[in-house]
Amino acid sequence: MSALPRAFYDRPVLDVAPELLGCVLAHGHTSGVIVETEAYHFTEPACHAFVGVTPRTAVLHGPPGTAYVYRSYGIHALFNAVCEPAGVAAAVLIRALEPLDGIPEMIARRGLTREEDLCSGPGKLTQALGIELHLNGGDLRTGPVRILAGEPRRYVAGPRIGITKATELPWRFSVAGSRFVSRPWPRP
DNA sequence: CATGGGATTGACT
DNA sequence: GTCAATCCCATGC
Repeated sequence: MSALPRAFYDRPVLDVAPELLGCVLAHGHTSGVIVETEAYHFTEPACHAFVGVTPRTAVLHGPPGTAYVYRSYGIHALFNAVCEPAGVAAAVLIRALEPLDGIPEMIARRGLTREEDLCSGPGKLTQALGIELHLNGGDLRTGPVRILAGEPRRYVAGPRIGITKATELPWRFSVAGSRFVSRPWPRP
């Protein structure tokens, strides 16, 4: 499997977010298939880059295909892939994985054994893969954290989770029928 | 320099 | 269903 090229990320974030479903996020000996994503764009207030360029959002304004990792609620590291050309701040939050490689290592880090619970949330998957803040800004093709090409998946879209602003935008995407998503979808 | 608010999770009523 | 944990950083004085 090969790493996604920079050009994959150098596009509108609403195109990239659903196409990341089915691709593989890898760190060290652990990896998983991406089954849930959310898009964020500087033009809407839920995006950290809405406030402009600050030390925190510098990576978001940088070149596409890099990792944006930040601490949430003082406890969890959340992982994003930076998209769109440098100067256009946007990112895809990876919200859930289907565990692939290194499952015993994930179980040890998480202290749980059910595969559905290892990576079914943005804070859970970073813990399972050992992704921490120092990986912020890394190149997703050549760095310690990589995203590898995969097969396109059928998906569903809906509102983003856990935010208080711009909640009306249907910018959450997940693989149709996956049991590894962070939150279930309402009945069709 | 002090303050306040989270792109969450897990434990508990 | 409710709620605390915990820390980076944006904002305002």
